[in-house]
This record gives sequence, C-alpha cells and structure tokens, in this order.
Amino acid sequence: MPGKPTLGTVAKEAGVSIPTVSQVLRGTGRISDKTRDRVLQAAKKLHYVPDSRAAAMRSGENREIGFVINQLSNPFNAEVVSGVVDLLEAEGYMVSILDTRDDASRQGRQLEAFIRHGRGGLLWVPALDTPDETFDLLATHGIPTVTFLRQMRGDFDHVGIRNAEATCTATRHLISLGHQQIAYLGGTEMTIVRHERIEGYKQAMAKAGLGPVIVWKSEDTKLAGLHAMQQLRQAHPEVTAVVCNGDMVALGACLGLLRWGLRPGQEVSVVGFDDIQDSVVATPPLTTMAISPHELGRKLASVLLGRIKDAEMPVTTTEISAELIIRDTAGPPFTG
Amino acid sequence: MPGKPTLGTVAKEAGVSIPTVSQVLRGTGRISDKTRDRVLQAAKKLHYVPDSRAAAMRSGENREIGFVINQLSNPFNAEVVSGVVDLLEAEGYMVSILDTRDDASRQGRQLEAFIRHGRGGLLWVPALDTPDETFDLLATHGIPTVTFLRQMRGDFDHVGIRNAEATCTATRHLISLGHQQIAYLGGTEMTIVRHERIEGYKQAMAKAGLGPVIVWKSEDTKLAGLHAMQQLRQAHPEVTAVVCNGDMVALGACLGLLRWGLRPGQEVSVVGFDDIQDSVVATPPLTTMAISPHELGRKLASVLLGRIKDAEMPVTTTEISAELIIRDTAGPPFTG
DNA sequence: TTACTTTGGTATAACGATATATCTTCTGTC
DNA sequence: GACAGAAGATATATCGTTATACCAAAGTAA
Repeated sequence: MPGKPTLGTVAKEAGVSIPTVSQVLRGTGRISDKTRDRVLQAAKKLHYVPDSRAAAMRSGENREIGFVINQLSNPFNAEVVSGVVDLLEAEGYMVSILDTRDDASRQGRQLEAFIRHGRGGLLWVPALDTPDETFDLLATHGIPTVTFLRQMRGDFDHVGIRNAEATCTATRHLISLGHQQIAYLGGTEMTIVRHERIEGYKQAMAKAGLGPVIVWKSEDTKLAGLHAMQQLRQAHPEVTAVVCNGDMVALGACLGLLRWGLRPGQEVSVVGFDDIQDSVVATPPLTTMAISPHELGRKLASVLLGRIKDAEMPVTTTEISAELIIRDTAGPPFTG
Repeated sequence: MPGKPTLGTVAKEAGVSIPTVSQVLRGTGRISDKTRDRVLQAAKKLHYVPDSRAAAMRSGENREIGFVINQLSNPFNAEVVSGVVDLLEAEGYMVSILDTRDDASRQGRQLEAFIRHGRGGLLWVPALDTPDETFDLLATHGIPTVTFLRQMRGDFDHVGIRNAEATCTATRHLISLGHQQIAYLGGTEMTIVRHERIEGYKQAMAKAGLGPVIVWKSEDTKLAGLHAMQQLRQAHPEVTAVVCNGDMVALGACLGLLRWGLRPGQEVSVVGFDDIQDSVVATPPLTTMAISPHELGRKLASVLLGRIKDAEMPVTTTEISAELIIRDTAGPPFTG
C-alpha cells in the first residue's frame, strides 16, 4: 500500500512545486491552464484529498462543526440533525454529531475533546444538569456556540421553541372542545423547556377559569408514557384530557389508554408535542403541536453561520412557533 | 487578549525548552521532579490545552473515529451507536457520527470530508449504491475501516448479522405454528442484507416443501409498511403469515392489518427483525428476531480497535446470530 | 587515571499545508 | 534596444506538536 498522498506526492507526479499544487487546488494565484490541467490530473490519479488539519493549523480557518445533542434516539432530534446538516454541508462545513445521553460528565469530556480537536463551531443541546463550569470552558475558548431547545444561560446564541404559546394553544383547543378536567403529562426534571410548557398550560386553564391544575411526571419514552398514563388515570379518574410534554409520551399514553380499554379521542383526549413521524401512522393518529424539525435545523445552522462570520455580533435568541395539527386523539368529552 | 496558549508559551513561563514541556505533559522522557513541577504549574496557570491536530500531524496517531451510518433515524442504528461509543470513549477515542441517509453522493462527500479532517478509523454502513470508487478512496488512504451490516467488498473487515439463519428461524417458527402460505415483506433494493434474508426464508420454505415464495417490497418506515401490507393483502389474500425485513416494516404491517380489521397474531401472523424498543410497547407486542444492538456495537468497536492496533492483520468477518423473541403477533393459523 | 553509563535536558528536523516574498520569463512601449 | 510591468512559477518561513539525535555533567567500574 502506497502512503497517503500529500501535496508533495501530487507535485512530484505533476512535475511542479508544492505551492503550485496548493494554488491550483484552491483556485488562488496565477496558474496557466496547461499546468492546472496537469496538476488536477495528477491529483485525481493519486486520489489526493487535502489534510484540512494541516491547512487549519496554518490558515486558522476551521470548517468542522460539532453538534452535541442530548438524545440521538429521539426521532425529533434526528430530524433536526438532517436540517442542520443540509444547510451546513452546502456551505462547505462538516458536521459531526455527538450524543451525550443527558449525562453531564460524559458531555464535559466530549466538549473538552471538541476543543482539543479544534472545532470551528458548536451546536448544543445542553444536558440537564450541565454545570456552569462547562459553559465557562466554551466561553473561555471563544468557540462560536449556539444552544438549542434548552436555554440555560444568556451569554450564548439560542434557538428554541415558543413552548408556552404552544401548550397554551393545545390546552385552549381541548377547552374549546368542551373539556374541563385537563392534566399535563410528561417530563421529569423541571427543565426550562418543561417549565415553559407547563406555564402555557396553566395560563390557558387560568384564563378559562378552570382547575385544578394537574401535572404528572414521565420519562420521554413510549413505555414510560404508557405506565404514567395508567397511574394518572388511577389517581385522577375525573381527567378527560391530557396535554403531553412530547409525542413519545403522548403515544405511550394512547397505548396505555388502549390497554385500559379506553379509546384516545373518545373517553380520554390526548394532545402531543413535536409531530414525529410515528404520530401520523399511530392508531389513532395523534393530535399534536407540530414544529418542522427541518426548518428548526436550518434556522439553527444559519444562526451559527452568522456568529462564525461575526464574532462581535450581539447575542441573539430565536424562537419558532408550533402549529396545532388536528388528528384523531382529541375530541369532545365522552357522553356515553 | 493573550493569544491561545501553546507549548512555547508554557515553556517560556517555566523557563525550559519546548520539548521538555511536551515530555512532561505526556509523561515520557527523563525529567527531574523539580522541573516537572515547574512545568505543570505553568501549564495550569496559562490554562494550556494541547492542540491534538498538531500532535496527530506529527505523531501520526489519531484518536478520532468516524461512524458513517445510513439512517440515523432508525432506532436500531441509534442503539448500535451507543454501544460503539461506550467502548471507544472508554479507550480514549472520540466518536463522531455522520448520516448518509443512503445517498451515495452525499456519502462520498462526507467520507472525503472525514479523510480531509483526518480520522483515525472508520465504522461504516455503506449506502445502497456505493460506487467502487468510494471503497478505493478509503483503501488508498489506508484508513482502518470496518463495514457494518452491509458487506459489499471482501477487502474490509466486516461485522454483520447471520441474516439467512435468522429469517430461516423466523420462517420455521411460522411453519411450526402451522402456516403454509408465508410471504416475505420489506426492503426495496436487492441489497446483500435483503438478499440473504430472503434466501433464509426461501430455504425454510423449500425444506418444508412449501410454496409459492412471495416477496413484497416496502421502504423501511412504518407508513410504508402499512401500505405495503394492505397491497400484499389485496394481491395475495391467501397469505396467513409474513416474515418482515425489519421491525419498522413489521410494526407498519401490523398497523395496516388493524386498520383492515384484522388482528396480528390471529387472522395474520407477523414476525419482525431487529427488536427495537417500539416492538415491546406496540399493541400487540411484536414477535421478532432480536439482535442486541449494544453487543453488536461493542463487537464493531473491538474489531476496529484490533485493526488500528495491527494494520497487517488478515481481514476478518464477524457474524452475530439473531434470537427469536416470541411475543403476540405470531400465532397458529386462524380457524375462525 | 581512563572509559563507560546514566541522568536531565536541549537542538533540530520533521508532519502537511498556506502566506509571503522572490525569481524568471515574456510582453509591450517608447 | 532599454525598461516597466505582468504572468507563471518557486523558495522559504510558519502553524503547534512530537521524534530523534545529541550534549553536558555526574556517577561508576577497571
């Protein structure tokens, strides 16, 4: 096996000097068509691929972006990733993804590795109990960073969702259908996201003069949602409608109802949040608050590009609205 | 603003030479305790963080691993990823993930980017119509590479699944329950994986003297599985059992049956492949061929580590067996 | 004493690219 | 024919590390 091709190898093959090859490949400098062709041919023949670490070292430019996410197995996140990648790859960046699984210490190690390996930018869903230390590390090294979904500090650019507005819409929808006993289901820790969503639910309830407010915990998986729904049902049999913290929980809740012999949208109504692909094919299809993950991803990417271009730009916060998608899991209260 | 600290800065601070600092920080060479302390103190004071790109450039060692996968939104893949990451991060490697979405040209660009940015190893599920050129590129650059799931060439290490054995087991299970009209559902292109799985199904059918062999296409999503099942049902109403190419399709097929008013495991039996998390919580829970994605991930990682340690090692192929998990979607033929 | 080894460190040359300065040839103009 | 300027290429220094060779001083053995 011949060694990895370098500028030197290509230069020798084409019979020119190293800087000439570099200039041809980057389209800078003054080079005759004849030499350019020779060089390009040689590069192609040897399968030459530039080493951008060496380039970055000399030029200071770095086109590697890290996307540090809290849970890769969540389909919503996976879809956001594809939006981000579409935009950034088109701009010539490479996006590599890391999954913290919401473990703050793993996240700390991963971010430190990112710094060592010199990333040019960072998109980041901070793990639940991210210590200030970790934020400081990034701030100190001056890596362009945009946080996503969870806004935990004011000194980073942020892209998020209008959570309160969305759950308020969802709750009002249930109220307008005639429900009066409405609970909120999902989430475990009181994250900013969950706090905002619960606020929206409470606002809608208060404005309609309804109560009491019932908030029930659940992990963000279908299985957990299933069990949580059954517990909620036992503790509060009077509840006729549920606003959920996410589609995974909502779908789990529907499964729980079905096992209990209750039909979602009939005996009990359920509204989700995220509009993941599963929600369309579920039986019955889930009424939910939709955010286009692809749009979200593109927004996220464009904010980061702005920050990379101008480090002195004032810190921005961007919020995206969710849209109510009416399907079959929310109907008028059952009067059987 | 003091520039980014380097070995030079630290050396000046400690009053020693650059190589001395390097040796102290890496624990190599012969250094007196007195100097070592001075250096460590200086490094700490300046918040020195080594630039591993520069290090990698000189030493040739690279502890960044790329995982190039065909579909990140598939939960099975996401679970494999976590197995891989667990093992490799423990060994001091950093794993970054790229999603090709089975687009060969995107994949080509991404792999080139990985080479440009200098990865020390590669785990790879090749996209469906990966051109030979792409394999050659990796071979030329001599990057330790392990392909995963889809073995398309003999000159790379490979970790896969005993596909034929698994679908043979699944089909025999249905036969032993008494089914005679059994179809195969899922997959679109005739990939190696699909080919092997269909072979296993055919073998079991042939051995039992059953026929005809029916193979039906479907994309690897629930929605596609739902539609495909309904079409299959229309074309071949005599079919009483279905072996599926993957759990996503199988779950979709079950949904399709339910919409048709048929109960999976009663009127029509379904066996899946992968045992993703959804399959446990589905109603009814899915009978499927299980592979531990975590075990698979760890195996994958360990093969890569072996290759990194010894580039001259003969090429290996490792195969993992799937296990039949009996739940509720496969029962005896309906005699209502 | 002479010669050999060990200890603790430094000098220097890479790694693969880019930026800058420089060096030949050609032009064209007067 | 002399000279300015452009075109086309090269020489050299540099980024932040690590590998190798080397060196001075001190210790050890004959």
